[in-house]
Amino acid sequence: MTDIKPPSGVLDRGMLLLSLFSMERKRLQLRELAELSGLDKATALRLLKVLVKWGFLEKNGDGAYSPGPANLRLSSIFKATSNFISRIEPPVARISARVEQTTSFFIRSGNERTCLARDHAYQDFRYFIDVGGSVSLDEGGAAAQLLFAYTEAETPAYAATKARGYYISRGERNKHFASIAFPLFESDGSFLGAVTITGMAVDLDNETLISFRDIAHAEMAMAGFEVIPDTGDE
Amino acid sequence: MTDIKPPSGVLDRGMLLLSLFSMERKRLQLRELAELSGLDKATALRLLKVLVKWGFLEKNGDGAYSPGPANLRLSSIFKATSNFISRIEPPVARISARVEQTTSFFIRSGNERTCLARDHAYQDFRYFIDVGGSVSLDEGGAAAQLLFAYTEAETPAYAATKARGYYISRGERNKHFASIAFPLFESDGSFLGAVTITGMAVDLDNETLISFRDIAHAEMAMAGFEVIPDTGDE
DNA sequence: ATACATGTTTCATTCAATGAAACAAGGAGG
DNA sequence: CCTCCTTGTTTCATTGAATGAAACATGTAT
Repeated sequence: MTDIKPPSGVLDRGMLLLSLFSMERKRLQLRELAELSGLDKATALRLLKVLVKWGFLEKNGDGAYSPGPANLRLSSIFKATSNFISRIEPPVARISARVEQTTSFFIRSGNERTCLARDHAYQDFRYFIDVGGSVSLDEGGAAAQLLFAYTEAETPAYAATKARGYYISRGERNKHFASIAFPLFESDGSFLGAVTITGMAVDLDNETLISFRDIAHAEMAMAGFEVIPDTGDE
Repeated sequence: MTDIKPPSGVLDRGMLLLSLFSMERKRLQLRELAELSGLDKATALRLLKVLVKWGFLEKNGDGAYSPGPANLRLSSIFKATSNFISRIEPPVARISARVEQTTSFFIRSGNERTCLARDHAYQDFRYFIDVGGSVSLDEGGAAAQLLFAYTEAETPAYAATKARGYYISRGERNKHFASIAFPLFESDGSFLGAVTITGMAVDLDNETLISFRDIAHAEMAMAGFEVIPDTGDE
């Protein structure tokens, strides 16, 4: 089952090890890390020692590894750097409260989308990735389609999404859910990412989703963001 | 000024680059990173590309690097893993409310101390590092002295601190502030880190600080922590 | 137009990374 | 109690990935 090809660079391998951790896999032992990464036990062990030394991982009493406090440190710097996060959190929370559905904000980083802010209206389901979590854009979903439309070369489909101003997905990632995603722009018109409202498909027909988008538009505008591109405005 | 000796391992060097960022140095450009780390420009550049690729750094429009969203991801896993943080936050907040001063909890990681929890009684001053932030232990302060006492080889001074059970600093890091730090232990007696109460020096004579420590002791004990080592008890 | 600072690419050399294997340390089960 | 199996750790000869000096590119200030 070790048919994975590990990256060639040492630093790449180290980052790969870090990236193996997720909310579903919070604690991993040497054997698992070696298997998942495709690295030799000895190699993984040496890399892990370095990561522990710098506090990016910590070794628990039972020998399992888990993310360490250094991540907290860098995360707080990241948050401070992107004053953006503190700006986006309040409107996301208000939208979530008003539409009583889960509201999220995603950016594209590489070929993944990363959740920078999220507010759960209901805590019921664990389907959602947490803040900071990423999923491949290839897995689809409303947010993925929207991020593609605004960050890939123009195609007829993408142009249609941009003209429409939103993208609705039903059961694309999970058959029970429906989502509407719309773009968010900085006040200077630059594209930021995708706001997504997600809930149970049975509760949300398209008309309802579009009305939610209008509510979200209003909240985001109040928070100083643009919800339609600056071009052609007026 | 490039008399720094970079670590030998590639992964070490990469982690070094990450560790150069701080709340005071949120954004660094290639030249600075190369100088601070002692690495060759070309070497640093290659490492940085890898770190950017994995989202641990991001390259801003002006070419400067800053921590990226991957840190957010791992940080959220770290928080979820260390149930510890959720345990320490409530008593820290209560202490802060009762003594009406800023209360923090620090752990030692490497030669720095990292703030894992903090509650500002007053929002007035921006002197304090944020949660997740680190400062070198060599910069001193009550927390640093206490962490040294419990994690370094025993010296007469450290033994005295441990016997006393607290450390008071006045103007050690900033002349206007005074702090009292005391150790925190897990219920099994293992050392965790330093609780610190900090405020304006003019408001806080030693007697007051010691009374604050008693209040903090009580709150921490109620939260299930030990405030005196298990050894020699009863 | 020139000088300077910073970032990027190239390439021959070398040293750090590698992984197989041996070793150590439990735990499970007969 | 002994044996087998799993997991973690150390060792060491071999190799290839990392290195850094230098050339090159780009941009900015003078």
